[in-house]
Order: sequence, then C-alpha cells, then structure tokens
Amino acid sequence: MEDISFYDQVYQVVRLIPKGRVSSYGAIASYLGTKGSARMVGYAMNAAHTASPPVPAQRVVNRNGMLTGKFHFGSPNLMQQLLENEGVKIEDDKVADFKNLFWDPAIELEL
DNA sequence: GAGGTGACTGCGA
DNA sequence: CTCGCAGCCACCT
Repeated sequence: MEDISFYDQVYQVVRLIPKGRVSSYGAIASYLGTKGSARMVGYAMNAAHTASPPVPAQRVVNRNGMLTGKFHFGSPNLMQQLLENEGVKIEDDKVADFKNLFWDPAIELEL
C-alpha cells in the first residue's frame, strides 16, 4: 500500500464503491488521510481514465452530489447515463437522494 | 529545483 | 439565497 502512488490509492477506493452508490471527493480524501485536500482526489480522477482496470469515476461526485467531473468523461451526459444505468437518478446534474446513496469508505470499510 | 495546475471544500459577505 | 475568496497537496513541465 506504500509502493503505489496516491492515484492508485484513490482508484482502489473508488473501485470499491458498490454499484448504485456514490461517494464524494472529501470522503475519499479523508479516508486516504489527505482530508482537506479533496482536490488531490479529483486530480487523481483526471488520470483515472488511464488507469487499468477503468475506474468508475461516475460514482464519485462532489460534496453536493453534483456531477462536477461529467465534462471529463468525454460527454457531459455520459456520466449521468452511467449513473442512471446503475439505478442512480440524476436531477439537475445532481444525484437524487445523494444523502441516501452516499457511500463513505471511512465508515463502510471500517465496519 | 521551482512554479503552475486542479473532477474540491468551507466560510464570509 | 447566491457569489467570491483562500487553503490544500500531489503530479507535470
């Protein structure tokens, strides 16, 4: 866990997100210990498309549940489509019932 | 080695 | 309620 880069750590956590669930940058950042620097998580996602296997970055949204990185998927509607395909409803570029679908690694993985 | 960037967050006006 | 500013840390040039 120390030989891998910060990016890989983010990728692994994101890949652990159950289907139909979503997480936030801050939650992942906090879980990795870089709390307060959610930018690093988002920055890691910038290279997520280069990681293998691919990272379900569509399940990672900002604190408000808004699809901030949708534009990075190549198509602004692609991220929304992927989430809806998993059963997650999107409204106004935001996750419906985000609070209910929120998946916190610091808690889920702690149990 | 130093500088710039960024898929965020929280607080203040 | 909405808008703006500053802090944060790893990666790239």
